[in-house]
Amino acid sequence: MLLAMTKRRRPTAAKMSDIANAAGVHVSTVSRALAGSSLVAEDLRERILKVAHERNYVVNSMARNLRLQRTQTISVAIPLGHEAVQTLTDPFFVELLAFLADEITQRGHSMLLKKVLPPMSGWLDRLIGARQADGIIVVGQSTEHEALEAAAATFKPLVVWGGHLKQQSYCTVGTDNVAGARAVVEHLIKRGRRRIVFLGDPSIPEIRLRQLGYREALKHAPRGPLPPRTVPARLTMEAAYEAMRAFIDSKIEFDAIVGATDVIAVSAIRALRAAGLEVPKDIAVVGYDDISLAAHCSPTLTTVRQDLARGSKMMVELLFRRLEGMDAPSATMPAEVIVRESSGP
Amino acid sequence: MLLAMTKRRRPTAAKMSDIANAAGVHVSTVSRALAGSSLVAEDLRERILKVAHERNYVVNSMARNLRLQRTQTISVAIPLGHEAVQTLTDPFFVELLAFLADEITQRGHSMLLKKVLPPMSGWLDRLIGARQADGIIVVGQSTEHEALEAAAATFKPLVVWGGHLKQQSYCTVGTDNVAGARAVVEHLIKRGRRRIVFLGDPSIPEIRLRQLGYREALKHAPRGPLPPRTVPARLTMEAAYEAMRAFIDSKIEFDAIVGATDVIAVSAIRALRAAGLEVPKDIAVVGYDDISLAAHCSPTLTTVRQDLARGSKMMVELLFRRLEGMDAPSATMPAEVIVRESSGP
DNA sequence: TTGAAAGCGTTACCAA
DNA sequence: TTGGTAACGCTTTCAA
Repeated sequence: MLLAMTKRRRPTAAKMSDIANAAGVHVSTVSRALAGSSLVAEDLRERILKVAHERNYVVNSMARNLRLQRTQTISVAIPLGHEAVQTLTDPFFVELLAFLADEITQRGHSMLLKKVLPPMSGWLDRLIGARQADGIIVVGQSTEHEALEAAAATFKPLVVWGGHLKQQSYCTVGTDNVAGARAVVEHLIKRGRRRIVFLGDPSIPEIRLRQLGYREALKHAPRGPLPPRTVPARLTMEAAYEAMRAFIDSKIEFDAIVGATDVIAVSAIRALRAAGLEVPKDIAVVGYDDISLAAHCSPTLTTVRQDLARGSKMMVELLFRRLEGMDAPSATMPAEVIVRESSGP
Repeated sequence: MLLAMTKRRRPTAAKMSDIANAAGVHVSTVSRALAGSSLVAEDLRERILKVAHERNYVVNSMARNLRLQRTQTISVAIPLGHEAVQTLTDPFFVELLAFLADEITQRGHSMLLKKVLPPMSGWLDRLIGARQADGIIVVGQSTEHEALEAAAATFKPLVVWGGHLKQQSYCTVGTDNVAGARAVVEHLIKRGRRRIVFLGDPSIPEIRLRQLGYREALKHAPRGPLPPRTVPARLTMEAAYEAMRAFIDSKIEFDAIVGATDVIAVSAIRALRAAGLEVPKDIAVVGYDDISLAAHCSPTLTTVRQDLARGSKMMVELLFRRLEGMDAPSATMPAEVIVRESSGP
C-alpha cells in the first residue's frame, strides 16, 4: 500500500513476443523480420514491421546484448588520480571528449563516460570485467601507466590518449610531446629569453615528455646551454595559480614560463599580472594544447597545437581495428607551434 | 581459416558458475555471497569472495541488467537539431556535461553520452525504448520541445536542461532566462546605450526567453522605450562571426550587442574589432552563460552567470527522485549579472 | 519459409 | 543456510 504510493510502475514496454502475438507469428519470425533477414517473406515482413511500428516497438538492448555478447558501446575512461580537485575541468580533455562522442556515434556505438577517482586500485580490471562496453578508450595516462600496462597484456580493445613511453605495450595516440615542447622553447630562446622555467607536474607521463623537450631545447641553445628549472604545479587553474604565486614570492629570477598545459599557462599569466608583472614584456609565457581559450585570452597565448579532431578519429579507428582482432600500433602525431602575443615580439 | 586470422577471441572471462565450481557451491550461493546477503554463512562468504578475487571475477552487467531490469545507467542526450555544424562545440554544454558526469558517477551510475543529429524523428522514443538507461537527461531543448512534451506523458524519469515554457509538462532545470537577460540589458541601458541589438536564434526556447527579457528591458527603459532589433545567429563561433559581420555591413546604427550566449558574444567582439570598431568604446557587448572563457577573453566579458554545479546537481537529484516514482517539478534558478570590461565604464 | 527450443549469465523464489 | 530452477527478452540453430 505504501509501496504503491511511492513506487509507481512505468507502463510496461512492448516486447518482441507481444509483436509476434499481434502479428500472429512466432517471435523468431519477428526477430528475423526486424533484422532484415532474407528468409522471411516480403509481405509478411512488411506486416510485422507495421505492427512493430504502430506499437512503437524498440528492441530491448539488455536482452540483445546478453544474447549477442556485445554491447555496441565504447567506454571512455578519464583517470583523475593526479588531480587535486576531483572534477573534470581541463578544457582540453573536455574538447577531446566531444570529438570522441562524434566519432563513436558515427560508427553506431554509444559512448559510456567514466570518471575514475582515487582510490584507483583495480578500476581497469573492473571496467573490463563488467563487460558494459566492447572496447575502452582511456583519456590521459594520469598515474596509471602500470595499470594500463598490465591490462593490455590480456585485453586488446584498449586505446589510450597520452604520451608514448619506451617499453610500453599498450596502444597510445598523442602528439609528439618532446618535439612540440622543444620547438616552443626554442622559439622562446630565439626571442631572447634566457631564464626559462617549466611549470607542471612531471609525474604525469605526457608532462614528463614535455619537460624532456624543454630540457633538450635549453641544453642545445645556440649560445650555450641554459639552466633548467621545474616548478611543480598540478593541472587545475587554482593549483597552477598558487604555484606561480609561490614561485614569484621566492624571488628567483626568470624571464619566461613554459606552462605544461594551456590551463597552467593562463593561470600563470593571471598570477604574474596580479604580482605587477607584464606579459610578455617582463615575462613571456607559452602553453601547450591550443584550447579555444588560447586564441581569446589576453594576451593571446603562444602554444603548441594538438589536433584533436584528428587525434580522436585516430583513436576510434585504432580501437575498432582492435575490436576486429587486428593489430593496431601506437600513433604519434606532429605538434605545431602557434605563435601569438604572449611570447613577445 | 581466414576468419581465424582476422578474428581473434579474447580470453573468455570467468563467470559466476566458474566461481561456484571452484568454491564447491551452487551459483545461487555465490550470487548471494557477492551481494552481501546475510543468508550466507560468514566463513563461506569469505571463502567465496576470496575465490572470486583470485580469478579477478566481475559480475557480468549485461546478464545482471537483464535480470534486474535496470541498467544503473543514465543517458545524457544532446539534441543538435539547431546547429549548423553538427559537432558539440559550445563550451557551456561541455562544462555542463562534466558536472553531470560528476553527479551521476557519485550516485553509482554510469553516464551514456548521446549526440542526436538530424533527422531527429523518433529519437527520444527509440532512446526510451531501447532501455539502455534507467533515466534520461536532455541537455538543451534545441528544436525538440514537441518530442519532449510527447514523451513526458508516458516516461517519467526524464529531466531537461533548458527554458521553462508555459504549458509544458516535462521537467526542466535552468536559470531564469527572462530575468537574467532583462537584468543585463538594464545594465547596458544604465551605461548609456540606446541602440541595443540582440544577436541569437530565437527559435530555440532558451534563446527565445532571453530575447523576451531583452525586449522587456527595452520597453521599460527609464527614459522611454527603446527600439528592439534581433539579428538571427546560430550558436557556433563561425556562424555568429558571420552574422555580426553581415550586420555591420548593413550600416544600421547600434551601440551595443546582447549575445544570446557567450560564444556568440565573443565571436561578435572578434567581428567588431575586425571591422575597426572598439569594444567597449564604440560598441558594448554582453553575453550569457559565464563560460570560463568570459573571464579570460579580451576585453573580459560582462555576462549572465548560470550556476552549472548547482544546475547539474539539481537535474540529477530530480531525475533520481523520479526514478523512485516520486513527482519532481521543474526548477528555475536565479541568474546573476557579472559585470566585466566589455560593457564599458 | 516458418516454428520450436536452447542458451546468453544473472537473480530470486521455493524447497529442503 | 544452501541448492535447484525459472525467468529476464532476445537470437540462432535445428526441424519441419
